[in-house]
Order: sequence, then C-alpha cells, then structure tokens
Amino acid sequence: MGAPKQKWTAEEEAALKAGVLKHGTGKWRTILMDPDFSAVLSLRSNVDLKDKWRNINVTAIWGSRQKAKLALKRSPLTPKHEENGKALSVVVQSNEEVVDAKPLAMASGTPRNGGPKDLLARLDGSTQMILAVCSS
Amino acid sequence: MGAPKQKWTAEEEAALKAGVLKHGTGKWRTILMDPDFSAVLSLRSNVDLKDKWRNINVTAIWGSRQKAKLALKRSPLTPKHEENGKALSVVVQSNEEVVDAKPLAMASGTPRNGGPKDLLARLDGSTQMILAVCSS
DNA sequence: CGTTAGGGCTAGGGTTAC
DNA sequence: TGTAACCCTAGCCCTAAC
Repeated sequence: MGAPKQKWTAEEEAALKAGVLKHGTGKWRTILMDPDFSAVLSLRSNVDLKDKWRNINVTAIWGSRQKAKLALKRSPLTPKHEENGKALSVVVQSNEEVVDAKPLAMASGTPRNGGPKDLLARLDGSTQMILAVCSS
Repeated sequence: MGAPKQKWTAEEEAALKAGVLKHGTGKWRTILMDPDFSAVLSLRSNVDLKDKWRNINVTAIWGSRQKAKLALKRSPLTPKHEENGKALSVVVQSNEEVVDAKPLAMASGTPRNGGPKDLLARLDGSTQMILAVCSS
C-alpha cells in the first residue's frame, strides 16, 4: 500500500531530539511546524514523532537500569483499577537516567499554554538530556 | 498536567445517557446541574459531556466498516469479564443506527403531569437504563 | 461573560511488518 | 521472538459563533 514501512534516518531522529529539546515533549505539531525541522521531518506526521519518541525512550530505559518492568505485565488477575472519584497515584520515575523533558517544559510556571522560556534553565544539575542531536 | 486522563466510568456514561434522554442533546450544562446527575458527573464539565457524547455516537455508527476488520482481529484469548459487578442489560439491536434521544425526550411534549421524568428520576449509582444508545 | 459545536491534538493501547 | 513503525481512538484543548 502506501506505507512501505519508512525507517527513521539519523537526520530525522536528530531533528526530533533537537525539537524536543527546543519545544519540550508533547509539542509534536509545534516541532513539525518549526522551520528548523520541518524540512527534515516533512515526511513525518505528529503522531509519527510521538511514536518515535516513545520507541527511543523505551530502548533507552532498557539500556539503562530498568528491566523489571515487563515482568509486571500479563497478570492473570485483573489489574483493572477503575476508580470513580478516587485519583490513582502515579509514581514518577526517579531522576538519573530517564530522559524526561516534560518537567523541563512545564517548569516554566505557566501551566497552560506557556512558552518555552527558560527551557535550558533547568538543564544543568541533573543533566539527563545530553544525547540531543548526536551531532548536527 | 494534574489530570493523567480521566477515563469515563460506566456510571458516568449511564448518567450522561440518562441526562440526554431527559433533557435532550446539547443541554450539557442543564444535565450537569440536574440533581439526578450532578453527583455522578461532578468531576465533569459541560464540555466533557459534549465530547463524551460525541465519542459515544461515533462508536455507535460503527458497523459500516472496520467492525468486521477488528472483529476478526479480536484476540483468541480474552477472558475479560471483569466488570465492576454491575451487570449491564444490553439491548441487542439488529439495526446499527444511532439512537436519537432527542425525539424521545421531546416526544412527551410538555409533560405537565406524569411525564417520563418520574421513570428517570430514580437514577442512582446502579446502571439501569442502558436500553437506548447501547447498540451492537 | 457563558455555552455549545466542531476541529485538532496528544497519550496510550493495539497491530502490522520486518 | 522481539522490535520498530504504524494504526485507532478516548479524552482534552482551542477557537469560532451565538
């Protein structure tokens, strides 16, 4: 059909990483419309960016230090926690190896439609976002 | 980002359907302020109601396509019977049409006395009026 | 200013191709 | 068998119109 399974090139992946550094995670459409990346990623959709970023992080976590995660899958019992009004607590991964750009983007203080003002302000102590662009 | 995505429960969906039956579509704020549903839908906004109703109708129209597609893809092993104890009475309809609740609600005209309101008024936590809108 | 209708986006699960 | 790429959709957000 029209989808011959288009593998990601190094340039595309680099552009994606740079775009996440610049705009933060979740801003796939924004990255796509950024003139700096629109050329390289012209063949990709915003969903593609999201999926690729997911794959990158999955592999990165596995290479790091978190392997006991799939073991908790496929539980014969019902892992279904359907609460009505109760909020389920979600544990956030500890710092270190997990590449999490979300706090970066949201750390600017504006919860709603903020701007990537001081994106790099937080990028010092933890320093987990290195990677960024293998070299461009 | 404090909302990790709040999935609709069966109770909420039932309340929404009942509310549409009672007040008609488009009266989201009215449904929300109805004492019969305000408790269940307290965490939802009028926009949420609108969006959910849209999703419900979209999925209800299914059947023209993709249904057979996914039906065959249905995993051979899916012993999922873990409903929350609430047994929904599903009315099977050979016709897969969208059940328009608007005529139903309006069909009573001006129920000065003894309208269908009394029937729906006793809506509590249990699901009991799935009758309409629950195709396939 | 509040509400609704509709378009658009994202997150996550699921599926296909390799 | 495992993994990357892709598909599907529920829930949410944004905007225009009223």
